[in-house]
Amino acid sequence: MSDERKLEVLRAIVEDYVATGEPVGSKVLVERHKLGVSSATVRNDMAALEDEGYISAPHTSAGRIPTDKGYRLFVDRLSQVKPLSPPERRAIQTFLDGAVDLEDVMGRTVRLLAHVTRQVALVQYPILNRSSVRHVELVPIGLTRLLLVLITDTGRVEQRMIELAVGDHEAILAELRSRLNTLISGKRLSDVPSLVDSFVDAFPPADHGLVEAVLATLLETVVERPEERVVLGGTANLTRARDEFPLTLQPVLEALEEQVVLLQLLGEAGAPDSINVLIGAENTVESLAGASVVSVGYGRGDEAFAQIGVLGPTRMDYPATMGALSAVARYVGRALSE
Amino acid sequence: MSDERKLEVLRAIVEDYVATGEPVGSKVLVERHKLGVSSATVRNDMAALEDEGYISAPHTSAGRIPTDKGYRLFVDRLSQVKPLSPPERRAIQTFLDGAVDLEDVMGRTVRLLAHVTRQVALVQYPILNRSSVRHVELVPIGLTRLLLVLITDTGRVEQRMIELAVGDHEAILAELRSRLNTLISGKRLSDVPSLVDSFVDAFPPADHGLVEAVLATLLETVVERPEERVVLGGTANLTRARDEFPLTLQPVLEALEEQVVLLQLLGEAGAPDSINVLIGAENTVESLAGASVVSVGYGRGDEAFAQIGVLGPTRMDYPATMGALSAVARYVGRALSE
DNA sequence: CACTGGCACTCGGATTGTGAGAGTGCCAAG
DNA sequence: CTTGGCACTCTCACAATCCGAGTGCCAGTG
Repeated sequence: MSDERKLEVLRAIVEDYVATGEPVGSKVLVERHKLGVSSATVRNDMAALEDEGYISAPHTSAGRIPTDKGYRLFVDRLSQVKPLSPPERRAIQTFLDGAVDLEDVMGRTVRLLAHVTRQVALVQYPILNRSSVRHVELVPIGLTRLLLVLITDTGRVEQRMIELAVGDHEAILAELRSRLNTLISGKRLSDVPSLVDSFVDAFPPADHGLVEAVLATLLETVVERPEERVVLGGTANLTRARDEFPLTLQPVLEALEEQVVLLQLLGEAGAPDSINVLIGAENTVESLAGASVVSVGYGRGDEAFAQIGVLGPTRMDYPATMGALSAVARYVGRALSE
Repeated sequence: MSDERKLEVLRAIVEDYVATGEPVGSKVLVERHKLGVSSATVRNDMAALEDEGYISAPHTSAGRIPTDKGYRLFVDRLSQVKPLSPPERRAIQTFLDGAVDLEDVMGRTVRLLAHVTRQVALVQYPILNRSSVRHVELVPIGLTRLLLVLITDTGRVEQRMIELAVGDHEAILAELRSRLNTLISGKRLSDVPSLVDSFVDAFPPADHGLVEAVLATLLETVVERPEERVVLGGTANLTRARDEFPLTLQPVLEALEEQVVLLQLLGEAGAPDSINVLIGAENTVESLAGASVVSVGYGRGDEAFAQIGVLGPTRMDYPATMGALSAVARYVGRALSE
């Protein structure tokens, strides 16, 4: 029995099953795909594929459906990313070009992704400690508080309130602001900790308290408790696939409300354009064992800002999803690189 | 036939139906509530209530369920808000006290609300033009751009990018920043337009371009295109009530992804503590005709910052929801008033 | 040796029929 | 006005049945 044909059969099964949602049997298989052999032959191949764990039958007299392992093989070796059509690309382009600030870009991206992939879209804000400082601002709020505003080159604006001991800090503030900016603006946030190492020494001892409070908050913002955000959209698309998530829509929705889970699903940001696929139980969130996640990094050049991704039923059109996702990622990266 | 007893019957029906989810018949009604009359009598009352449109029967041999009109009467005249227990209040208190900034307060509130009411929670950020200016900051970004950062007394931080003609604006910037703050800080945002009316005259003509660009963006931020945000959470709670939204979960989820719809649902912010209830088709979003929205304002004193609310099936425990909602609103208002 | 046609077998899903139970409306009597 | 009684209706649950899709296996063929 030819191994090559067996793979061809697997591909056909995946494609048919994804398209129709019905378990696919040997007969329709030879009808719809020109395999050049009879259904009995295909049956033998299918039996072999089942033994090897690539497909399984829901019950005796139904067709076969791919297993997670089957999808994995399909994604890795049997499919190629399906690029978007030029009109689709243009639509994405113009839609993203209309954005006015980072929040707008992220919001538009999530809606866009949900729309073109018809799945749940996940969009992560540019990761803080991969960005560079564009500016740090210190705004006095009343007498005892200071608002630290940090602006990054990717357009993120982070704020933290700093509580101070009473006292008139106006005088030193301008100095502090200017020195701090000279020191760290243009630098990567991940380098900030070492840069500010002996920063406090440049100030008279009387001001050390203030300076240290500011530095502490700054470091907390960028290093200790960097706030990574993921926005999601298109949850309504989950209902379309209610057969896939039998009665388990609830846990899925619950899981998606946890930022931690979303970050976990998107995984570590890799290089832009390297697409990551987690199929079924491969993702580590157990209530999401019936779901697949496709993710990809976006950024400038080969430097990744963060990840965007899509979550859907295991039975998903992987080639199309991957194509759409990487196209969107490219445009988002571009939109943020100006 | 006593009108009073009829109302008592309606109340009993609403309470039973909300508790069990099953249409309620005359027999269980007299068993579970001590109405002091026989089931036949209740049947007569029920027939009358049905004629008047307060209840209806899904089919001949089932019990009755309240109509929208029935719930309306129940909410208006037959129920009283059920206050939370002291331990619940304490839990809310301490949970909200842990918040560090506005975003955190909003995020915590939405999770809290979703949790205590077991419904979908809606939380609106403090409305911009009801807040006052705490500080305006102008941050130069490169040579041709300026970031306008507006901080309000409710903790909102809005940013807008301003594109400038080339030129060195450093000199005038400090002056502009200081004058602008003197002029508008502490003032209500809604008063800003009239305040800045002749502001530009104080500057030499050479700088009018810059000043006017800044003012234009400021006005756009506060007046023309104020960005009102609503966050929502607890959508997983919708699945619990899948009988209520028969197959219509999809349109509900879709509607909830539209900011405009959310704002519409919450309605105009009224005085804090005046609870608003929209039952079934009373809300103007047609795909949400099977849902009820309970909302209430939060704020400081009798000044409302914005609304928070809850969306759930028409068959909802209104007294409990209203109690929880107004308690949360009180604590949120307090948390933001410091 | 790989492929094919044929055939018996299995099993799930749809359909239909039946009965039980719940609830009603109405009526006549208290 | 209230009540007990009764006939009626309708849904739901369950069982029995049937149909068809799909399989596995086997013997035959190039």
